[in-house]
Amino acid sequence: MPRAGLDPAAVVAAGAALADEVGLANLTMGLLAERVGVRTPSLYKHVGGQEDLNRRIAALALNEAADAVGGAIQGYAGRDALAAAARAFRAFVLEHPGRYAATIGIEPSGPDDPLAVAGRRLLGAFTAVLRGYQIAESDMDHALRMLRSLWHGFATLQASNGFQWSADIDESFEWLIAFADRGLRAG
Amino acid sequence: MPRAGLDPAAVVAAGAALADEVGLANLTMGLLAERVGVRTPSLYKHVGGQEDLNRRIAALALNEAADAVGGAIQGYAGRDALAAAARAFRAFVLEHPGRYAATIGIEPSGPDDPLAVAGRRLLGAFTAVLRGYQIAESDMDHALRMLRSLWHGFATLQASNGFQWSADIDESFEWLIAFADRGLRAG
DNA sequence: AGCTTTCAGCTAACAGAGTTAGCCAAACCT
DNA sequence: AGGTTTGGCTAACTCTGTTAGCTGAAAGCT
Repeated sequence: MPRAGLDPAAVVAAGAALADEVGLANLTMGLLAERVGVRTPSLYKHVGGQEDLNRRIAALALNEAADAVGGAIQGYAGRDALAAAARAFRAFVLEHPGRYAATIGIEPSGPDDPLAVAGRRLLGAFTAVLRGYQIAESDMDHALRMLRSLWHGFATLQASNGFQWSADIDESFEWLIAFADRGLRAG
Repeated sequence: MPRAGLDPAAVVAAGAALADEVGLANLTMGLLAERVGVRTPSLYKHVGGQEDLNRRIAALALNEAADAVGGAIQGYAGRDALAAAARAFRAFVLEHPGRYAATIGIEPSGPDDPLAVAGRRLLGAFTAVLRGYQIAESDMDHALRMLRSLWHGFATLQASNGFQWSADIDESFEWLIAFADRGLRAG
């Protein structure tokens, strides 16, 4: 039995990719094992179990999202940065719905949890966007939560087909960006 | 063996209550059976299975949310209606996190699916809020999606402890209401 | 009331996913 | 080469969901 040359990172990456393909709910240990060319119990040499796998996929997703958003806003400020960040975030969620779903409803165990660290990285990218607006220091946290709620809500609703009727979704999203920009400017 | 006097509605109601208590992820058929005083297989006389149960809980939650929001805005208009709707919605999600979670990531099978009907009822309540603002007909859908995204995002993030640091969450929520009000007014 | 029919709840049994235990051989390290 | 580590395997167990088939209590009919 030749070795497959796996390590935790490879298993998590494969799990994230598989979740994107089949949906997080259908990501099973057996399916993942088959994908990486190994029998199910062998996965336990690399991850602690299904819950651990989920948390690692979530941390990976948040880090990737932070990279995507952080990269997208380079060289932009104000409304351009806001639009770039929003589009990059939504694109990431739509391209990687499975791994992003892994981040929903999950709580970091403490401030040093890789999940919490990755979350702060993503938050940092949005904070950078807000620096381009004249926002009182006391309003920063509120504005940050507003942005998170707005983009997270939109992306998850769209990812689950929550918008039923037919008005163009891209158009709604651009409208949302304009709305947030106006609001942040008029604060 | 005396009969328990169950029917689908009773099972679904108990399932929703249990989901609120233990979390949707921990809602198991066995636990629900125990709660209603019956052996597990007996549940299948009332609901089709776990997925069917989930959908029914989701429909119940959406109807209840629609009632809560619709009731809260009675007699109010404009910003008062917006604030009342937002607070009622958030309160509902925080009081019933389990059943609300059942609505996430679920797709109605068609326009007559009770889930779709309930979803439209909730949407109708938010539409009523928007009537208090001067919004162009072409912007209505966008504004509606904005409100849904904002409240859904905020409520779900808070329900999963997604807001890590310490700024007061109620305060952020009131800030969000003011933000949305300004934005809708300046549209 | 008695008879019939229906059906809610039961036990038994199975399928599938997650997980643990324990073995063995491949890779690594002197 | 010898010894150690460790990744992969098989076997086996648990727990959850589900189906099949039985049975007696409730509801309806005459």
